Amino acid sequence: MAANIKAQQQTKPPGTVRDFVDAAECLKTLAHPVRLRMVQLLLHGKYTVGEIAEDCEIQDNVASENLRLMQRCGFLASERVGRKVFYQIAEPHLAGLMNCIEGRFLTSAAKSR
Amino acid sequence: MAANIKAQQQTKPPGTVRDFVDAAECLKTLAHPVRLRMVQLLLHGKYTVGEIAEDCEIQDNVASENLRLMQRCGFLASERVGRKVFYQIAEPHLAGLMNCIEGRFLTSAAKSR
DNA sequence: TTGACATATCGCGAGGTGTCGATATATTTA
DNA sequence: TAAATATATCGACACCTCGCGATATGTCAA
Repeated sequence: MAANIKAQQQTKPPGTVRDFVDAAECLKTLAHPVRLRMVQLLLHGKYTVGEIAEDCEIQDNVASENLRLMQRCGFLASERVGRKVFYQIAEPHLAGLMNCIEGRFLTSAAKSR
Repeated sequence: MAANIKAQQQTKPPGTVRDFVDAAECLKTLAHPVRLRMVQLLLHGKYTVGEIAEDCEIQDNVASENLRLMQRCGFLASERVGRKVFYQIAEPHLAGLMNCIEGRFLTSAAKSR
């Protein structure tokens, strides 16, 4: 069974590249400094576009676009109250994902601030 | 204390957009169907460029480039053996991250395959 | 109704990403 | 040494992303 030496050493996980197309698309949406901060912020409560824009130090329309991107892939949901629009987390898995990301990338300096 | 109504409702997490610049860069590297599959594969053992290219159904040079990208941000390490080059996981956090990603995005169909 | 405020949308241009084909480098074998 | 194999690198091109300014839409208050 010389052909099976490899198979004995390691088992290839099931799945193909195609199975990761959706995941890649959503991760691409997440892979942006401003949007990561937005998610971190929204994991702690609802915020309006204006509040989020101020926190991220960007213009309101830029915040609006980035929030819409994340709404499109199901990460966020919005709710209009008067002339303000509140955004909040809509994807439960985001908490776990952000936890992994913060654990790996946020320096201790940023955490203790 | 009318100005503190908001503060009582929710606490803003520490950190700023700048703290996520590195995380975003690395996530961008991960946010690609081929590269996600590569990571999943390598979490189960070492593989050569040729083996990885075949699994992902891409050309060798394309595999080589994508692997190099992930090596640059510390995800992978390579080791030459003869004329072959084996790649393997170099970032311990990748296992946890992929776990989150698979849990959210891989359908039950892909998992049971 | 008019004006002010909050958010959303659009077109544009600069810069970045991914893939391909060709070529280069490294290693082994004949 | 020459040829074959495995991987890496490069230039070119198509495509995409991002933020900006301008403008549109929706909502409230006077």
